[in-house]
Amino acid sequence: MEKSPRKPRYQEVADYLREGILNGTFPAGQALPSEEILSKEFGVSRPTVRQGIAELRAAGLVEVLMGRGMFVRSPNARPNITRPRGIRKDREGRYVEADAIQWTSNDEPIATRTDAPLALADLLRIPPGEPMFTYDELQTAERGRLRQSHRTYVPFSPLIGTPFEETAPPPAPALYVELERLGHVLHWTESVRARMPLPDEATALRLVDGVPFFQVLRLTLNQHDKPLALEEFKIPSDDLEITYGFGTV
Amino acid sequence: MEKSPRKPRYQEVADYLREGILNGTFPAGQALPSEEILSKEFGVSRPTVRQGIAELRAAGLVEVLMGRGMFVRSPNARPNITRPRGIRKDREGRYVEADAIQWTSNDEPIATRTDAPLALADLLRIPPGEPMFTYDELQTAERGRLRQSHRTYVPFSPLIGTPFEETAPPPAPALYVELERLGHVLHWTESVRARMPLPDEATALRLVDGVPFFQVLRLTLNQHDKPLALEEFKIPSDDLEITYGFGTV
DNA sequence: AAGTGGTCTAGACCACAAC
DNA sequence: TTGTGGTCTAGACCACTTA
Repeated sequence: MEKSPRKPRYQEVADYLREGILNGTFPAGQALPSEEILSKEFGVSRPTVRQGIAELRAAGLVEVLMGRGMFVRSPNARPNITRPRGIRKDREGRYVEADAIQWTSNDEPIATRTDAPLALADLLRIPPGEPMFTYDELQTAERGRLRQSHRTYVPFSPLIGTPFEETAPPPAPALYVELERLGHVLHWTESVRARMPLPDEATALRLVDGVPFFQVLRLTLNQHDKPLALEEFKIPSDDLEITYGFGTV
Repeated sequence: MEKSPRKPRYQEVADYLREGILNGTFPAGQALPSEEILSKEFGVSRPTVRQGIAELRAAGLVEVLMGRGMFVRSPNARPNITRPRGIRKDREGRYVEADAIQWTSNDEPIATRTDAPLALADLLRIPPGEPMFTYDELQTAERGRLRQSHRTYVPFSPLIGTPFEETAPPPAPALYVELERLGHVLHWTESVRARMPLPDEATALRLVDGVPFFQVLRLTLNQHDKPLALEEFKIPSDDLEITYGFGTV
């Protein structure tokens, strides 16, 4: 037994708190002992306690509020919000998101013209540097409780010979109707990544420490599998899941 | 200018490194200055430098190797691995994963019998506590470079009156053929979460600091939308994306 | 005013990896 | 042996929140 002073002291603190959180001793939302109390309790210095706490923050298990204390964050149970991914058509023939969330944009989306960077040009199968219409929106719903960033990229070449040579096309999903009017039959593919945010992404999406986000790239294709548009969603994965359905391919 | 609330010293260190990483001054894989050098360079103590570094580790921007140094981790570009999610049928009528990865299981999967916890019972629409067959596999591919954990849950009630009352059914995807033989027409839904790992998950999946993982729940349903089985995948999101396709619903 | 977390120092000693 | 990161102390002072 005396052969096991292997575990660092800050680990003891982290383990104590984590186990309490996972086994329900410290239920979600509960305030945890202050750093000073833990410091005395475990007989270690405050920096050592803080190192243990840093581990739980990075794991998204606790949220620390300046001047208030440290609180249990996640029940680690099933998420409360389920967002089906997909496109539906409503009765009026408009395309709407399958999750039926009513987003409001913070800033009115304005079409800007940018040149396609390599990574996007590759996905859209256009030459790098080809001009694109770009819309950038920070969307919120439920009084700011939900938020996501949404970008629409429309490359120029599929619009040649259409009315949208002159006037910018609308952002998605209104864009889809217009593409349909031009004779395209649409389908989509989505690729999903998850990663930790950079500081500006954490601020924009209001992510707390230890919460990753989904970066979803949705490619709009026509019946000949030609890419027509690209959207990027950045969705906090906090207490949220996204769903897809499929049959045998 | 002088009224700006002073940025913490550890933030200066973190910003310096992060900007160098993002703008290409420190390309992926490169060794970054040692803690002692940074400490002298910025005129701060080593704990302060370490606090800045901790921020980059939690963000998954650097990987620190004990005794060797700190290295740039992610170009933050497009992922190198794309895993299409879905089920295909091959020429022999077997079901195979759409990503066509040849997994090998570390331990031979053994059917154990467990009782359904509340969260799973809810998804499978069975009473909590109903017995289930459970398979647990830690799968690897490409000489251990890829790994994922895979669990199959088969509740007992859909098996009543079938040969699998006596002998355990196989784990997915072999399970699908057996369900089809029993007269079911299969389709699936997947729900995707992303979160930071607990210590044991980080160990099993070999996740480095700052890398989240996908927790995918795949529900197998028949033509009457009756749930027949549930699978759980835990997939590192390191340098990897998963993809789905859909038309208009 | 009291309690909380945030920043920071100037060291010390240890464990590990590479030469 | 040298250089790297890992652990830890015993304080100090500051900023924020609540009462």
